[in-house]
Amino acid sequence: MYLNEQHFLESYDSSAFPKPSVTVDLILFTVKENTLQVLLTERKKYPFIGKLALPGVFVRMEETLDEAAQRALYEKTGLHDIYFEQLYTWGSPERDPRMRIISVSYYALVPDAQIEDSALAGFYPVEEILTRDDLAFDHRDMIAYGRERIRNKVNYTDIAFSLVPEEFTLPQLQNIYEILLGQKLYKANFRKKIADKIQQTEKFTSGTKHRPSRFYRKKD
Amino acid sequence: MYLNEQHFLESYDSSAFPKPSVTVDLILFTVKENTLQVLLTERKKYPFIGKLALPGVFVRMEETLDEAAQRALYEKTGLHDIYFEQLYTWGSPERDPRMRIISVSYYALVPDAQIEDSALAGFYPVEEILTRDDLAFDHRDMIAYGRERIRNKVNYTDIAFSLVPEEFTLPQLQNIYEILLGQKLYKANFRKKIADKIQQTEKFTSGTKHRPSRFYRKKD
DNA sequence: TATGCTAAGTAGCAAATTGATACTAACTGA
DNA sequence: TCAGTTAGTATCAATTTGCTACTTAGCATA
Repeated sequence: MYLNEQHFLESYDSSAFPKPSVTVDLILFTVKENTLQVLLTERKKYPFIGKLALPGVFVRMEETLDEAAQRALYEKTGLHDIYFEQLYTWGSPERDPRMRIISVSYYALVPDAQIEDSALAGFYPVEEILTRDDLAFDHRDMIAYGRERIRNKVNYTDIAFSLVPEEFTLPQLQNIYEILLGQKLYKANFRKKIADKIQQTEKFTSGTKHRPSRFYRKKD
Repeated sequence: MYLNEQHFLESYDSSAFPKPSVTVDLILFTVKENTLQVLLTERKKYPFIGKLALPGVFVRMEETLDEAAQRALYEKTGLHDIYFEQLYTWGSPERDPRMRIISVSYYALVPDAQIEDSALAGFYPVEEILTRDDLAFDHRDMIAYGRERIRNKVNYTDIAFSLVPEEFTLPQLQNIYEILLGQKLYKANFRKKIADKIQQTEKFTSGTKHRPSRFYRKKD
């Protein structure tokens, strides 16, 4: 049939079958005003014109999926070098009315301070967004699944540190854990548990009308 | 630009950009002969002819990704109704020498008893496979990542039960946990931990030359 | 029938972790 | 100096884990 691999590759017809399009959608989370929030943009084009949607890009033929995710992040927020990770791939044939589009979702985490709302996009509380059913595509499901993944990973990884600045106080960090987990934690126990992951600095908060809080950094 | 959504959809040119192909690859794990094993087939076609590869299928335009995964499972093994779950999506532009192919990997778990090697495919010990570097495509990475996912999930889900028949003994179940985790467990502790997940039957093993072992089922 | 071999299954305790509460410390402002 | 507020520590009970040693039930052999 084929003489060898070279011959095979040269005669391969890559357009024999219809193909789906592939996009990457980005779920950028932050903690703001004591709630978990997610970055959304208002769609300017059909379909779902006027609805809120996650930022996304079509995957280019020469870039990896991670690269596409970083590109989406940079184009919409100007950020790079923040924690991000592939979440799940969504492939229902009806998820886009235009055509078959398979979307690889990524989630990313950024400390509140590092980002401001732009004209292009803004942060919305996840809790509130999940009660609505007017988001574009299946983006509501993506956000719900992303939050679930984070909630799990908080327990056996250090992702919570990605939502806090380089230098942070323990009450601040504990607050992040509580918001991600959706429950209060005991101060003393919390501190025992993260004790080996942090190193103290000699800086303290100031200007509060109560005892100042020490700043820490992540160890390693 | 467009009068309305209807107009937009009718005039949409879905072939404006080049598109990647999308496949689903299936990592079917079982525990056999006290090792974790994975189903592989020998490739009959270029590229990687003669090499071992995971079973996979091209995603059809009208099926979901889960459906494609189930189809791959059924076509290669005749199985359905076993535990399976999406793992990760692999999208390096060079992962297939023919063309851009993005692969959504799934892993599935099946009890040893339910399956036999066929002419099409056979089980290979994961440990051994991971030392080799002659698998097709990036399938070695997929297997390694799948094993890692399982190793994590054993601790906070009940996936281990998917590798054991409906009725099982506790030494049998413990053995599955030990193989997935890669370490010995204490009998007494193991039993305390799973006590609320199982219900006993009145059946016992027989024909052993030592004390018989009681059969259990998963609760709920 | 008795003794030993083997793996199943149970009892029990020490060590470590978690859950929970109460305390002390440091700042502001009246 | 005292009240209000949040940071941070001490302490102890309850639970879970790590570990060892025991008892039980089958078979084989002597």
